Amino acid sequence: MSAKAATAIEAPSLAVSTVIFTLRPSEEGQLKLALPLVKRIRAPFDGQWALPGGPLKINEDLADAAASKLKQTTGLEPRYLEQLYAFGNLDRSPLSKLEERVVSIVYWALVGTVEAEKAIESENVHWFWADELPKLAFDHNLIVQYALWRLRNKLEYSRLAHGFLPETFTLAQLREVYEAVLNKPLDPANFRRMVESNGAVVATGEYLAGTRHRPPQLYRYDSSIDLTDLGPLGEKQ
Amino acid sequence: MSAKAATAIEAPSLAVSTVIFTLRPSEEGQLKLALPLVKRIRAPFDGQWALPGGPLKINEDLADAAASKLKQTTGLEPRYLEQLYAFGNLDRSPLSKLEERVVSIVYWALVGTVEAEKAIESENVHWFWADELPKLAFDHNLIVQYALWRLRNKLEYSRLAHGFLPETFTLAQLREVYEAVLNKPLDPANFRRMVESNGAVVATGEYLAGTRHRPPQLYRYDSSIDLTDLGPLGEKQ
DNA sequence: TTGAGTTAAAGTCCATTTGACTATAAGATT
DNA sequence: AATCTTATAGTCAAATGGACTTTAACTCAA
Repeated sequence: MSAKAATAIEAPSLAVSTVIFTLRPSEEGQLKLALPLVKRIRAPFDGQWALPGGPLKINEDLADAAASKLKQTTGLEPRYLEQLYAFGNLDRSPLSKLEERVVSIVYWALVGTVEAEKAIESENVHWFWADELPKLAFDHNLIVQYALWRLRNKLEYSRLAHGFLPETFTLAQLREVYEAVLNKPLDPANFRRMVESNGAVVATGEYLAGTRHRPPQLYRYDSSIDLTDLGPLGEKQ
Repeated sequence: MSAKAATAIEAPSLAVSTVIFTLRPSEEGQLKLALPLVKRIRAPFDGQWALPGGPLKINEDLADAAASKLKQTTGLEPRYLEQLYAFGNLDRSPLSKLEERVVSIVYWALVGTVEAEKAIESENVHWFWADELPKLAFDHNLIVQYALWRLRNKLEYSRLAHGFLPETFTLAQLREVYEAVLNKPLDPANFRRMVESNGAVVATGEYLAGTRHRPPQLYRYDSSIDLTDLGPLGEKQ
């Protein structure tokens, strides 16, 4: 143990950060990907925006740490949470070579569109459109880019969209989520065919009334089918 | 700085491990996935086999650390190296709650079949068949399982097979790699069609002589096409 | 009350992909 | 020369996916 204490000063330190995605209606009315950032209040990158995060506590699970940063900055619970990558380049901080070496284990999360309306926003916490980010601290622009890439890739072969939606939803709402994430329009008929053949979504038999057109049926995700696609690592690891 | 030194003792420590894959001919003659493990020589799990790894040095890049563990244990250079996952569960070591909290950032690597024949083997370093592992130390069985899952998934939409093969190779050799990794036979004609339409592999115009049948053409990977599939993270990050 | 507008939902057409299989080519071996 | 073996080309049919058409079922305005 004494040997450990002696080397600990020279050891890299560990931080956990989280890329938090939600969908919010833009000014033109359609949904767009948005994420919260926090303003740094000390060097390096003082005053610049950064991903929410902080040092990993000695007795804290990685995913728990990521979720608690999420809760701290937004007041929300994640609907989906997955490890993204461990970033540890020597040059990711301008001071790292001299002062401190930080390896960040980054998670990414989804929060529901409805819940996200109640999210905290303040002087130091601001939500940005995912495709209109300012220059961020450290390598955080790259990190967000990678998280976006992963989100878009996984959307197509998983039930990630569930993370944005309420329990029951119409196929149009589901398609809206896909269109917002993938940032391209999808053919409604073909989208329906794809979703129905996939089998992850089941009709409830109920219909949404009050629209100005034919009432759409409500669907829900089949909870017996798990498509998180972490392979041998289950939900949490 | 003094504050940091005071908290460092309470900080989780960081290790880097590597899952190293190669292909070796089995007794029956066909290729099988194999990986090297090292025997632990202290508690916990004294005497059990484990993935090669060790603490991350303060000024060492993550991927460099992984590659250097690889070199230490096998004497080889990786043909492919990619970060797998950061494992940090509180219960991954029986002592971790009391003594030390270790977060392992695990990489996975491929080494060429030809080079692997010259790999180091000793009392404390032994190569195992990937599907016949003993009970390993820590959560290393799970880690290998996940690495295998990732390898098999990526093989199909990347040029990972390149990591096992020499510069030029026949389509039968390429197919042998796929069959060994995926652990199932593939139709030679359909495999050829798939590879040719994909475009990542180009014919050299040369033929391999000395077989007891029609001489097969030699191919090489088109180096202008990069299919590492790390998205915005390039080769190394 | 009727017709126009809107989206839901089902179906058609066709090009592409993919698995299973057949046929021919080109060498070595007997 | 016949046979064996793998290389390589091609065929057929089922499944997939994009583009598009048609019909259904509601609201709203004239």
